[in-house]
Amino acid sequence: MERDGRKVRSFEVAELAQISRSTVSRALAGDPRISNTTRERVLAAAAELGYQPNLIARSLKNQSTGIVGVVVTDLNNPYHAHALQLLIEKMGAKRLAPLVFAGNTAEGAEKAIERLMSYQVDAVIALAAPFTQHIINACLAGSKPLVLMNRHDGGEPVSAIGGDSFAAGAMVADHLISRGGERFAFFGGEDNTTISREREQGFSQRLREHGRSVDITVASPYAYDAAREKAHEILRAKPDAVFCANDTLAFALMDAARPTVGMDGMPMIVGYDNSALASRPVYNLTSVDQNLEDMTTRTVDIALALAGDSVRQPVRLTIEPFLVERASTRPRNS
Amino acid sequence: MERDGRKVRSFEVAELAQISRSTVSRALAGDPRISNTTRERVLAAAAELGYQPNLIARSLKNQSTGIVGVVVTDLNNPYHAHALQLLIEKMGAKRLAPLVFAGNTAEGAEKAIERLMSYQVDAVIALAAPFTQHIINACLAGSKPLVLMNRHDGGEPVSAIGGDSFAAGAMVADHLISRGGERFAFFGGEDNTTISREREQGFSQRLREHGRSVDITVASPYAYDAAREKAHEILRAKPDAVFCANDTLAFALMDAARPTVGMDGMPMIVGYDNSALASRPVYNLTSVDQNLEDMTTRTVDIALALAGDSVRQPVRLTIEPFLVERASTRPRNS
DNA sequence: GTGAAAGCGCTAACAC
DNA sequence: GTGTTAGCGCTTTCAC
Repeated sequence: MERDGRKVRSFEVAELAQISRSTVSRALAGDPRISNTTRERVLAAAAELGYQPNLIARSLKNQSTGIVGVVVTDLNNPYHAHALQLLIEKMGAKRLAPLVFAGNTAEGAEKAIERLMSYQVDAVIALAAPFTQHIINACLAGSKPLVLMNRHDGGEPVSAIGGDSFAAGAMVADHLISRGGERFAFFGGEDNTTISREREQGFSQRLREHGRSVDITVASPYAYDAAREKAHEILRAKPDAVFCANDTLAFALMDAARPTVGMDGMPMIVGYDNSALASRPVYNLTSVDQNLEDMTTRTVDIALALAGDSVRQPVRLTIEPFLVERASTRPRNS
Repeated sequence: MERDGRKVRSFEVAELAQISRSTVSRALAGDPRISNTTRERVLAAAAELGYQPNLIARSLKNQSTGIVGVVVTDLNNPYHAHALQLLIEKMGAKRLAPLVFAGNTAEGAEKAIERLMSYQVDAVIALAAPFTQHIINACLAGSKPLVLMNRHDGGEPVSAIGGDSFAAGAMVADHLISRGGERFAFFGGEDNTTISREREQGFSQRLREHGRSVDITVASPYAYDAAREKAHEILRAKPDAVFCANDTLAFALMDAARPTVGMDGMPMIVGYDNSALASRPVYNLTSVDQNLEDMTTRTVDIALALAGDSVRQPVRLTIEPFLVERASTRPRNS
């Protein structure tokens, strides 16, 4: 609201309530020393004028903005988009404001993180960014709390929350074995990102425990089109059970397989992320669900705790994933 | 960067450069009155200390934050996610910081817009939000520039930029007629959102000009699952050419059609948004491309102009969409 | 229980 | 060309 084309200031509320600015501030902050009668008066005056405190000014005084920087790679990946959506929702509930940067160039990220720092964000949440190291360095240098979501680091003292990729890999191995898989493949991310590698390790280790092994491993970029090309390398080896490091890879594989091997020659396929597309009838993909709902809630909680002084030490937390079974791993002849 | 666990202030740069704080400020801002020698000294000192101006303090003084509020409905819709990604990129290039709210409840939006105001955003960009009216009222009340992207309003004095839905509808009609369509359907959005209605009007009007008409019209929620249910109403009427108000509706229709009418009985289908999924082989959907690249660039430009004082009047702009033809409208018997 | 005054870090009008 | 000073809107000690 405003008054004469200008925002209402606490001063005006004070005038209307016949009281000083300090009292207005205290009354609105719920200071217990303020008498009930004056508090009522202040509240009434504030409501009448439509007063909303200027958070920028408050931030300057308080040395705390309530703004949290969120760095995300690629919103065209539905999984990231969904994660961001949840993060934003959870932050809103905690009265935090998300200043977001989305991009996939290192220079862009560097500029962005610098900007975040200039805006005095209370914390930074980085969501699976490929330039994690830049972010870590910047936050360490500015001594801003950083929470890495689903991203591993090189052991720096920053908070990290993520899914148990290793356990998930094992879970997938069990599932595929139980469904009669015999010739196993892993379709992973390029550059052997830590996360992709852990998923593979959990998978192959559990297979070995059962006397099986990963017969084919192919690494691919995470982009759909490139992945569809790479998928043919998998198909040529004719596996009957494929674990893909994420859903996009799985979709690319299915799309590549349909015209070449047909639905009957289609191997069992498991994805990762349980993205919205996985449940559509065209794919019906069995997929690992990382429990983003829980993960984002915890991430925001940790960021908030770190931003306040309640926690000083980095926090590490692992969320247990679960498997959502669909038709893509239904046993062949049944 | 910091010094003794505290952020470097302009004062410290001034000390190191043996100069006053104002000069530091001016040198860094590129004030032409500053001599080259002192400028060099200031720049060197700033670099040595890793000085980054505190944008919160600057904002308080300047009455301008460089923050733009972005309100978006649902990031799980890939089209919205993509639009947001582009907006964020364009904003970064203009040194604007996006404070984003994503949600689809009216209360959430109301709280969020209030928060945006408290943070003294320079402008607000609203992207196809269903609670547009709240946002319009809030921005008008706070006299913040508002840019509506792809969203029509009731004639309030706010800026709006959008695609020419009417022309797109006509374009689709031409295309379907040229491909031999004879029995036309429109699969639209629920509640007759303005945008959906315009698309339909352009479509039906052009059909009429050619002596045809829209034989079936079905309105559906935009959510995939609900749309797949609704799709059967369309299919029962056995159209041979369907124009869908967005890609999600089109995908739902195709998925509903595959098991029931099969690929041979599938009508020609046109979507709207040309989302990433449209080009996947499973869908291969002919779709209207709104030219988001252009649209987001212009949106940010307008927001920036409005945030400065260069433009005072609301701006209205229409972006021309174009049709991307794919297999979903390939003529039946050829 | 309430008011006066100082100060967060920055910029700009005003001096010289 | 550079320094001094005031002030953005808020919170919070310190005084009473």
